[in-house]
Formats: sequence, C-alpha cells, structure tokens
Amino acid sequence: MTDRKTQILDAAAELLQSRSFTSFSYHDLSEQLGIRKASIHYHFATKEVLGVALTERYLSDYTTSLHEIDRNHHDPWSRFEAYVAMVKDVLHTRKNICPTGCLQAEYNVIPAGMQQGASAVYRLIQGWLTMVLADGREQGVMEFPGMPKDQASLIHAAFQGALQIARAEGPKQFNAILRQIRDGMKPKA
Amino acid sequence: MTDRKTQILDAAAELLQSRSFTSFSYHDLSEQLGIRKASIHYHFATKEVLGVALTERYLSDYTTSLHEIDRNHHDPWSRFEAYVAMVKDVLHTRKNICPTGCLQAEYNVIPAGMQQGASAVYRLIQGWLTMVLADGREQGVMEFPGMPKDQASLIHAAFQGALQIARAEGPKQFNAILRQIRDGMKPKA
DNA sequence: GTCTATAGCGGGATAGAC
DNA sequence: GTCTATCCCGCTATAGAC
Repeated sequence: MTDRKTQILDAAAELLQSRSFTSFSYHDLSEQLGIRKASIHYHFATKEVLGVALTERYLSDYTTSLHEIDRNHHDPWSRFEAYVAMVKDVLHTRKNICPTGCLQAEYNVIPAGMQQGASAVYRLIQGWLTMVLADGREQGVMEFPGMPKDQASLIHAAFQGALQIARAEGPKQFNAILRQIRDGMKPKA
Repeated sequence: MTDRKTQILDAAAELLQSRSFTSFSYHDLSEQLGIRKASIHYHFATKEVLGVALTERYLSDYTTSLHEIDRNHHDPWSRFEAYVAMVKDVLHTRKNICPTGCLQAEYNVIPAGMQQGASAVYRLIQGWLTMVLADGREQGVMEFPGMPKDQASLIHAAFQGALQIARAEGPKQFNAILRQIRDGMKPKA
C-alpha cells in the first residue's frame, strides 16, 4: 500500500508524459485515483507544487536507476544497452515520451521551479552518458567524432526526438533511430 | 499589407512554437494582432479549424522551402547545410522549437486533423532528407550505416530534440549536436 | 485525510449591432 | 470585417463539515 503522495505523483507522471503538464488537470487525477479534487489539493496545494515535486522525483528516480545500471553493468556497451532498455520501456509499456522532452517542449509555460528541475534531469542523464561514452572510447569499443559530452547530447536529443516521433509514426521509427546510433558507434575495422 | 488570415496564422505559428497549442489562446492572438477575439473567430470559427489550417500551411511552406533548396543547391552537402540553416533560423531568430516537435509532444491532446497534418510534415521532411542522404552516399561524400531513410529519421529526431534542449540549456547544445551529426557523416579517409 | 460546495478566473464560442 | 456583450464550461483553488 503505497502512500497517497506517491500514488498522486505516479498518476501525474503518467499524465504528464502522455498529455503534457498544461493538458492534465486535478480532475483527471481525481478520476484516476478515485478521490476528489480537493483531496489532491490537500497533498499538493497548487499545481505548481505538484509539478515541482514531480521533477524532483524524476531526478531522484533517474539518479537511482543510473546508479543501479552502474552497479549491475560494467562495460560501456552493456551500460548503454541498459539505458536503452529504460527508454524503450517508456515507449513500449507506457506509450509515452520522456520527461525531459515533455518539459522542454512546454518550457516557456511551466513554472520556474519545474524549468530548473527539467534542467537538472537533463544534465544528470547527459553527464552519465558522457562517462559511459568516454569509457567506451578509451577502451576502444566505441567510436564517434568530437567530445564525449557532445556525443552524449546527440544521443539524448536523438532518443528524445525518437520517442516523440514514435508516438505519432509508430515504434519502428524509434528502432530505426536507435539502430543508426548504435551502428554508428561500433568500431569500424 | 498581408491579409488577416495570414497575419493570424503567422501569430499562431509563433505562439505554437514558443508556447504549445494548448497553451495559447484567442486572447493571446487578439493582443498580438490588436483586434478582438470575436474577429479572430470570424476568420477561424474554432481553434481546431485554426490548428488544422496551421498544419496545412506548415506543409505547404516546407514543400516550397525544400523545393527552393533543391533549385539553388545541387550537391548533397550544400543541400544539407541549407536545411541546417532553416533549422538554425527557428532557434536563433525566433528562439522557438520546430513544429513537428511541438505537435508530436502534444500528440495525444490535439485534434485528429492536426495529428494528420503533423504526420504529413514529418514525412515530407524525412523523405526529402532521405533523398539528400542517398545522393550523398552514392556520390561518396557522406558516410553512415544502414539505410538512408533511417539516417534521415535519426537526423530529424536529433534536430528536433536539439531545438528543445537548446531552449532550456542554451544554443551551444544545439551546435554541439549539429557538429556531431555533421562530423559523423564526413567520409573517413 | 477526504468530503461537499463554491468562489473566481480564463478559455472557446455565439449573437447581434455597426 | 470588426466590434461589444455575453454564455457556458472547465480549471485551479479555498472553506468548512465530517
């Protein structure tokens, strides 16, 4: 029996990633949870408070997940693939897009606290990818031009765009983009 | 003196790409144009009608622009760079994100007609990029793994994500991602 | 902690004068 | 073609009972 705040955040995350922050309401949450709107305001006084809590939880969840990957996988490629599995999960089991994509697409209309949260999540993932890629190149198992941090930005941008495209055009588009990224980094000779 | 419908569509496009479809209102348009909400309803009876007209105009504008590029540039790389210039213009002079990104991010909350329009715009650009890349590889001036259409999807996804990232994290992120794409396709030896 | 009830606002949309 | 005036609805948020 998870506590109410967690249930609300779970439902809000689902709605954010499927509809966008602006487009979901306390009414939607109340329907999904089977409690009244006023009860949700008890836990999160304003939608801004809810939104900021949501971005903070994304940050801590991603922090945990990436540490988990680091603990369970030790070579760069299997770390990369573990991350890919996380992204694919967003796509396949939930038909959603990634949180940073939602938040950046609405960047100019979300509260400042959420903007900062979105930025923190992006930098977390981008920083983690940078280290994986740096290791991969150092070990001679990954190839790419330029600096690892720029390649990390490329990969994040491509996955973020790919999830959005996949929702409109179907999952094959996502897999094609993933394949291009992966094959493009395989050592040539 | 452009006609009113065009002025309204111009303002709506600006608002769509800076705020999102859900987040702009007839009130916003009326302020920007200096006429009343009711007058806008005279030209576009409902927001859905306006939204569909907007996607149709994106489609015809992109069609024109891409034909223009084909007429003025004949080698694959200069066509690619002309397209990049268009994308950069969205970023720099308007601080916006690309239409397909906006529409796909809100895909589940926009009217069906807009979904179809968004899809048509995506397929237009992706198809055009596919031909540029196929030519580039055939002529031996571009290198990439897999099929041209999949590389085109990657490039579109990366640019779409990059514009969103740039709005939140600054334009350097966009340039870094662009450099990775470009350098990654330069022939190796 | 959840409820009913309602305030207050902003959104899309319409009627009818000019 | 544009205006004023207004309607209706859904949204965020609050008050107060249980």
